[in-house]
Amino acid sequence: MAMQKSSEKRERILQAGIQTFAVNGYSTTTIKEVAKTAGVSYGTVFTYFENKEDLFKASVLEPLEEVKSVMFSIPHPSEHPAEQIKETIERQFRFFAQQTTYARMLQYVIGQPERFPDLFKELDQFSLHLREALRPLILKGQEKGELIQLEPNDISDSYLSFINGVRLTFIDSAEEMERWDTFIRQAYLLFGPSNP
Amino acid sequence: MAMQKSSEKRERILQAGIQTFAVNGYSTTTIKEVAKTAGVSYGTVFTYFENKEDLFKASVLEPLEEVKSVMFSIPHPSEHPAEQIKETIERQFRFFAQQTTYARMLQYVIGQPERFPDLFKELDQFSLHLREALRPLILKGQEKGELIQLEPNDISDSYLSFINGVRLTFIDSAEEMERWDTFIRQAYLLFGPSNP
Amino acid sequence: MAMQKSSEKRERILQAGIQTFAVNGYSTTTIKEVAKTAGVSYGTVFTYFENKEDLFKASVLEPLEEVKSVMFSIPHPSEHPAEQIKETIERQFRFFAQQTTYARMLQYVIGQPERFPDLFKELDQFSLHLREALRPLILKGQEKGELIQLEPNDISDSYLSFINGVRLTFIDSAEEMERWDTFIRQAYLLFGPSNP
Amino acid sequence: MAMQKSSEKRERILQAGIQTFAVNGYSTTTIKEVAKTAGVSYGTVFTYFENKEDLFKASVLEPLEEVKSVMFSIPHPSEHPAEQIKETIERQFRFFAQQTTYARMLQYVIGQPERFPDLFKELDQFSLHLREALRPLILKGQEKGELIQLEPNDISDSYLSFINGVRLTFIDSAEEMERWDTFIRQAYLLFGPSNP
DNA sequence: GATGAATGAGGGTTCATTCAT
DNA sequence: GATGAATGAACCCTCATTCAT
Repeated sequence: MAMQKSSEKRERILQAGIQTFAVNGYSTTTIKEVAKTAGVSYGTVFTYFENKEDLFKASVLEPLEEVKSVMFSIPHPSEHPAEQIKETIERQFRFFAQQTTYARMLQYVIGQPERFPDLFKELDQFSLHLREALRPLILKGQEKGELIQLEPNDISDSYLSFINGVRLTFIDSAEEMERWDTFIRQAYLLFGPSNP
Repeated sequence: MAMQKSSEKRERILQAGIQTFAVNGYSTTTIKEVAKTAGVSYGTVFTYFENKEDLFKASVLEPLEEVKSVMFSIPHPSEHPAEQIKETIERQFRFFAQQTTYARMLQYVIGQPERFPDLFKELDQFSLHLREALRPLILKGQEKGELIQLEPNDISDSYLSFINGVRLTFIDSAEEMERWDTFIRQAYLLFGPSNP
Repeated sequence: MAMQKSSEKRERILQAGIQTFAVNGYSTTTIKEVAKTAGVSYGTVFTYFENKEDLFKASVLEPLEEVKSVMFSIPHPSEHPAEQIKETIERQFRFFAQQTTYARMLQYVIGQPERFPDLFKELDQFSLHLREALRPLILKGQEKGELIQLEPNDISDSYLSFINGVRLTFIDSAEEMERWDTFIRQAYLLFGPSNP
Repeated sequence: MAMQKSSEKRERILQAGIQTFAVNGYSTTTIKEVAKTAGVSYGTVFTYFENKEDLFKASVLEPLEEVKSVMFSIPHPSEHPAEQIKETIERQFRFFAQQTTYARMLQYVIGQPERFPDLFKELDQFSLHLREALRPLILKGQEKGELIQLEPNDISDSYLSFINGVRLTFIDSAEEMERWDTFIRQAYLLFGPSNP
């Protein structure tokens, strides 16, 4: 009675779930609405997801893999680490610029840790992993004198906060790419570049 | 909107509302729970607030005035604008470090503009006002060569995003003041100081 | 804590009660509304009436005395009983034509005997008393050959039904006096006059 | 308005609604009670009717069709119109004698036009249709000299009022058929027969 | 006597979940 | 597997009644 991982219907329901949860939050979203958006019948939702919470968790966790792959695939330091950092920031911001809906889901969960403790824990790991992923590049940059001498973990945490904050505060700006260019430049500042 | 009764009971209910809405969100929060937290009976909540939504709006808007006063009271530029900026950042971050609960309410609303359109509009003004408030200081800093030459509006928006992002991403860190010191230093970087 | 029979305030509340109960029925009427209509404060209603039901009963019963006096004050038979009947009908219909609101209350109660058993019993007496009051006149009319030979009780009951029915069915016609003239003529037919 | 599901359950709920509304009125009737009477669970009522008001409207309007068919199916005038009228009266009164409950619903609505304006309008048409239906017969009767020369509309309205009034005033007499015979004879008088 | 805030029982309505078809 | 009717717990809200001021 659950978790048929592969199925075209399951996927449609999941996408409908992400869409609806992101816009309306958990409680306001009804199974009926999700079913309608997914183009399946009411009961079918329960064929693929045990219950509402299960669907919500899947809506949060399954797309997370892609986010992780974008955020954690950071190049090995070369001779121009500052340049690499700039490129990484660009790539990641451009990705987030497109993830309007899903990003909202993440923020919705992060903002309510008591309500979604399991999901929160999962997401809370994120900053730690990002620290690991970014550290070599930052250290190399500092070594080379291209970056200011600050604790790499702090820079990483600040950078993640900044991404979240931009996504939250200027949520509708999905289209205006110039704005994103601006934010990219500002994000770079957080790394304390000698040559901003 | 709401009855403008000043009453100790009304205040207790409002505080209970902020507390509960911030932790559980709108739908999950029950009037029963708010009443219990406030130490009043169920029906008394409706003596002071027309309905649940009214209480929610009040919970969002009424404390907003204090936030505004902290965020918009920015000193006139002196001969050391960079120093003034640093002090302003410190003051504002320290304020937000204490506003755990209420800050979450704000993020909750900002993250769901379709669901709370009126409140969202109100909050959306914030970034514009902050731009006005910060611009003179930034311009003076740039004039003096203490800050990098970037569009003041972009700096202001980035700074606001960063505050929100920190509050969202590292939500439980209310106590650890060292962390906040770190974030304050990072925030300063967003202004592109020559002397970071 | 109850039944101060005389008081100008009590009277105002009672009139407001009749008015509101008649238009909206029992449940929909709120004490708040009655108080407002009466121009007194909320709690004052309970100074003069023990509870809502008490006010309702008073609203039904107290004006009943006037109705009784109009309906039961029927002249002693003279030599022209048919003429007397006609005059009586006229007088009574003209009275009811004005009693829009109160008549509706009576019908409201009569129509729900299980819900208002005490009041219903009181009103149910009405037909019996009217029988007594009308009988001498009808008998005399039949004796004189002016009326058809039918059981006086049946005529009386039919007449009362007709009044009620007209008041119920053509409820808004309070003003159009011509309509009432028509109904008066028709009512007279129920007595089976030789000379209609 | 309502879902047009044909279903045995829907019918049971509707009958329970008519029954309960007729006895207790709108506000006093609870969905819980209706559900119990209908032998279904609470929530099932809302499967077939959107809300309480919807159920009430259906309870008033759906049985109305049968009433209409009885009240408006009046024979074409033959050579003995007075006889036809008498038969029509008999048929209609016998029908209403059985409709204890439903007739009370109609009176409940008619008596509160402000509260149920839509339903009231619908029912208010009734007298006009009855006028149309009765006129040919009455005119023929007057032509033949079998009936008194009175405006047919007035006779029709009086007749309808009388039915309503009898139903209202002597509401419990469903069984005693003799009483109804009496009222039938009296109703006939309203048509002003030469041969009563 | 007059007032209106405080109380909480009770009602309509929603909706996740179950399950017979 | 797919469907959607059936169920009832839980919520918001109303309002008669009480009672301190």
